[in-house]
Amino acid sequence: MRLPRPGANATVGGSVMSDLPADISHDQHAVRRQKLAELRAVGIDPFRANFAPTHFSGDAVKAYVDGQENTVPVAVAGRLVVIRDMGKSQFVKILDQQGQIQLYVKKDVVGDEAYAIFKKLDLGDIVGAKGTLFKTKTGEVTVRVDSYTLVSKALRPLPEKWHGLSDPEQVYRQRYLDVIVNSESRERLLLRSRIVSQVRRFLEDRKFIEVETPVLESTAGGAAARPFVTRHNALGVDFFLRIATELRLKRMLVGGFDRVFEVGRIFRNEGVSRRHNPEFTMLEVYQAYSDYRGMMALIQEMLTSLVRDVIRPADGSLKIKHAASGQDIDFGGTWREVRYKDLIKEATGDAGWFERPKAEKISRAEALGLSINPSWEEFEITNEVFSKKIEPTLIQPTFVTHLPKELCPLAKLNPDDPSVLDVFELTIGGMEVAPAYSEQNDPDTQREMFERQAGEEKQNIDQDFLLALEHGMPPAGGMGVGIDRLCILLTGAESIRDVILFPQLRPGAPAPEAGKS
RNA sequence: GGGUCGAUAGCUCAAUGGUAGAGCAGCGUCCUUUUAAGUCGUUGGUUGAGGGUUCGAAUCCCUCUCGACCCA
Repeated sequence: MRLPRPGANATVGGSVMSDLPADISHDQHAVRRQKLAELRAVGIDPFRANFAPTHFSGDAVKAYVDGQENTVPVAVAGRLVVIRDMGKSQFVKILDQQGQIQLYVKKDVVGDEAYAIFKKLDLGDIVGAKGTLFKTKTGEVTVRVDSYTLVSKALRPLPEKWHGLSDPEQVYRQRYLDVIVNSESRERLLLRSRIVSQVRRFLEDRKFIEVETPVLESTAGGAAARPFVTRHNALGVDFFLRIATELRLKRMLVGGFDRVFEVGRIFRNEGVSRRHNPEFTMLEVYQAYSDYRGMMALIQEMLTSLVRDVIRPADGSLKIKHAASGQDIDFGGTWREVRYKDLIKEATGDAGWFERPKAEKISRAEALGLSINPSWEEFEITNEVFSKKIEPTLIQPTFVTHLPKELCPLAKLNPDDPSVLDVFELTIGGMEVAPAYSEQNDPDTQREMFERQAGEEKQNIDQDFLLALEHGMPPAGGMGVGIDRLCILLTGAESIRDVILFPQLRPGAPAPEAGKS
């Protein structure tokens, strides 16, 4: 600790800091403000102090050399999360980006004054320590502290050390506390960063180029979803927040960016649930001169690499525990490929399903326990069967192919059976993880599809996209991967909120005013 | 939007109509290799907000806020 020079206003020996007034001893915020004032009174400003760590905690532990006690110097910094005070020495633990490391602070090493101030530090304070590595008698690599610096004072107490923070509302609103005290949350959210990083590396290794396209769009296309609307004041127009990146990325295929991808935030003005957040992250990938079969190989390789290199199952397999079903999801081997129609026939037990009139489809769907809106089109009734009765049962990685043409207006029709599409929908763990298409690049067919979908609302058609297609888009495979859902799957999370740092919540009660208790 | 459940000390939780408690944290002691450290003592509450019933409400009723789960 940077002690004041001799002659400054520090008390020498004994208690450097005065005892606290008894009447505030119950109020941890007030106590900490009092301590801050007393630190400043002896010439220490913990918000100005600087400290340069040489190691993160994990790297410091690795730097320990067996048998070399107190010879390897390190400087580490982090938040105090454990304090074990033994009178004239203390074991404490600090938390940084890599985790925790133990520090051993002895009075006769750091000196009486510095030790007296150290004893006044609180859980939650951020400290830097310089010292050397040793192993305790229980075998824990620990920093024997020669000197320390209070880097930042924490004026609020941490949640309870053993149970952590469990109030879900506080976990989401004050995620910074959750990741300090709940190591599972920390690990899960760090894993998400590694997953995204590996996705980028995987694609870049295959010569894909990452691009950034607009969030503000005058036409919200590329998917069927209700958009958020916002206002641009200077231009005097409304914009939509994008609901997909598809149409922008395909323009770049026209422009000769043959392999492009975007990891983009998508906004859909719809409900919030365990599987839905109004803003979420989607990877979209487009590869010229490929098709949906090419995308199949790409996604299988990508997910396999994520399991193998990021998740790294302990037994060396490519299996991940699926929290909801208790099954192991096996990413190894050949993935199942099955036609949409065959799944429908199987689930309904009706080989003639697709030939039946609408009324019979409705009654048979209702017999399966589904509630059907009579105004739905037949393909919508069928798809309700798929999403409610089939999708949740597809736990192992499954490519569902040959979807009905009504389901995606941006895909190519199957040349042998134009009632279905050259697409797949990859389903894992009962969730749709990645749809992929042979992309429609015929501008006239695309226009027809758009017009049929738009109905009366022709103004919603992205005419500029159609113009781009008329300039010629190479045949291409494309796919979208819901990154949040992928993270749910790979990290064994129960809710999308567990893999999003700050999930959307209603505005809550205002936080206590700074300085107030 | 509907249904169910929940909100009590900084945190994790008790208390089912009759004096709001515990553990951790805090505060004050003891302890120079601890591992949820141990030890002795101790402070701390507008029971989410508002209204009602009652001699008496954390507890029962109503409204609201926020959240979780399920459904749409």
